[in-house]
Amino acid sequence: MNQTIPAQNISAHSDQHCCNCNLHSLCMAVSLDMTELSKLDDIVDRSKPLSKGQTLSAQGDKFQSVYAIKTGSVKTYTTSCSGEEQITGFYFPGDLIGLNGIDTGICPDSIKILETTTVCQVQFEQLDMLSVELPKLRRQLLKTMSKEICNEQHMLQLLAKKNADERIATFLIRLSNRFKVRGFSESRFRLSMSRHEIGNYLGLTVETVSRVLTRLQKNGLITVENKEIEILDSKALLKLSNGKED
Amino acid sequence: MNQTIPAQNISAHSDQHCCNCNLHSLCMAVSLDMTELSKLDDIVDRSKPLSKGQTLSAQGDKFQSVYAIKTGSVKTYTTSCSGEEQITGFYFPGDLIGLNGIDTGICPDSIKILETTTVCQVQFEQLDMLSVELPKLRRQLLKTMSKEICNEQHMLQLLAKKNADERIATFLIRLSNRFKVRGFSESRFRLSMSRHEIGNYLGLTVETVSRVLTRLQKNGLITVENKEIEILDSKALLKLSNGKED
DNA sequence: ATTTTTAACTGATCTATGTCAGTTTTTCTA
DNA sequence: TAGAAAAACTGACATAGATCAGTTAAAAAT
Repeated sequence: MNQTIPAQNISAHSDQHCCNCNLHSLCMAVSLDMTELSKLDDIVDRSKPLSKGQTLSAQGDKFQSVYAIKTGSVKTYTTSCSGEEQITGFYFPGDLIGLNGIDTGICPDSIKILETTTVCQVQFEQLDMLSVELPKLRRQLLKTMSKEICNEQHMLQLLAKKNADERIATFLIRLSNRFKVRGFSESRFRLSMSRHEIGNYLGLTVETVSRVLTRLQKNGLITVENKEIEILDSKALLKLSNGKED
Repeated sequence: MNQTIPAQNISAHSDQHCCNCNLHSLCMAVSLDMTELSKLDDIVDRSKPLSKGQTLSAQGDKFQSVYAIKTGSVKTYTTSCSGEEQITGFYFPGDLIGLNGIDTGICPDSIKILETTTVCQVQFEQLDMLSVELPKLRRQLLKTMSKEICNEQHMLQLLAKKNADERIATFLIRLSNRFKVRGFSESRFRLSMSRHEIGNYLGLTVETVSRVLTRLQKNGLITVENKEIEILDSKALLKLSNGKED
């Protein structure tokens, strides 16, 4: 198990189409009209649901496709030469991932499924060709990569400057915002990743993650019940996430 | 001083052209033929030299241009709402910067000159239009952004997992490699940034940067003489940068 | 249902690096 | 060229978070 998904798992057809996908406004399809949408639709392959622990693509694989998350969630991570894993991101419905393989033609990270997940797969070459015809799609691809760079710059700041409490607070607020944009509850959500994975992502040990979550709960900022998080005082949490008195 | 450069400083003409620029192979011009190069040349503005401390563009400015470094070096940094500066990168001749403004249309970071520097400025809209005609240019833009994402993912790993010695070792080796590719000495170079800036970038205090540099020198891995660095044992330095026994 | 395995939590210590405080060196300025 | 200001270095001490060692709780497996 935990093997890369064979191509056959990605079926060429499905009754679902971009034009009636409710992730329209989040995905690369933003602002495309019906004609344009159907052109995009032609090059999208939709998969059967993937289950927890499966690897969608692995570090070192030839870069060929990008993926849009339809339902569920995934993590991306790199494995260093000393074998250590570093989680580089968690992704949710509407997110487009895999574009970081363009530079070398080799996937620089692995994508692993965190919970039952469906994705749309697109051959990058086809997407690039279509982007010549569709300026809005071309712009959207650049925007997606630009946003990814900005997100990572925020993570650099978090890792270089913030203490454990601020990191966790920032993590929870970012999740909350991302869920809100997707139409999910911003105040109550389920963590699809383990404490260990949160710690790995945030540069903390599992123990510290546990302690901070407990502390935030004691201080009345959140409620933690296993994987279920409720944000009780988002204002205080935001203030904490921004750090040191100002 | 330290103000954003007024547009007039960027002169529309110069006797230098992309076709006889020795950064050809590093810059976005990679693999363009003569005809293509001259089209790129038409939309490039070349500046008078900028001097240390000047701000090429500031966080919050409207995003309009990207910049290719021709000579010298710059840093990019974000300023958080609490006023803390986080350096997100150092850039050298051949590097293309500023693409991270595409997403929001606002520059997400500031660019500051570290030493006397010349840059080529290109209006992004013009570059995007030209990229439709020139598939190799289009691909190069995507590659540049993809590479930037990968670089930042390496930084995430460094900040989340490495100790002070490993961070400095990694920093020096990356610089060495980047200088080598540019045809400069890989074993002897001058740091254009201060210890403070190195620490800020690597999530360490100035004191720790000093101590580690001294320690590496004592152990015979490098020679430090003020801003001048010599790498004496690149193998040991590389081993150290990769961290924990393996 | 019961056992096994894995994840999460908690307390007691240790340590790498931050903080503070001062000196030396370098760079800037007049 | 001297004097001021900034950068770099170094030592003494403090501390946030890691590590270690266990307990408890939740999934998985039988």
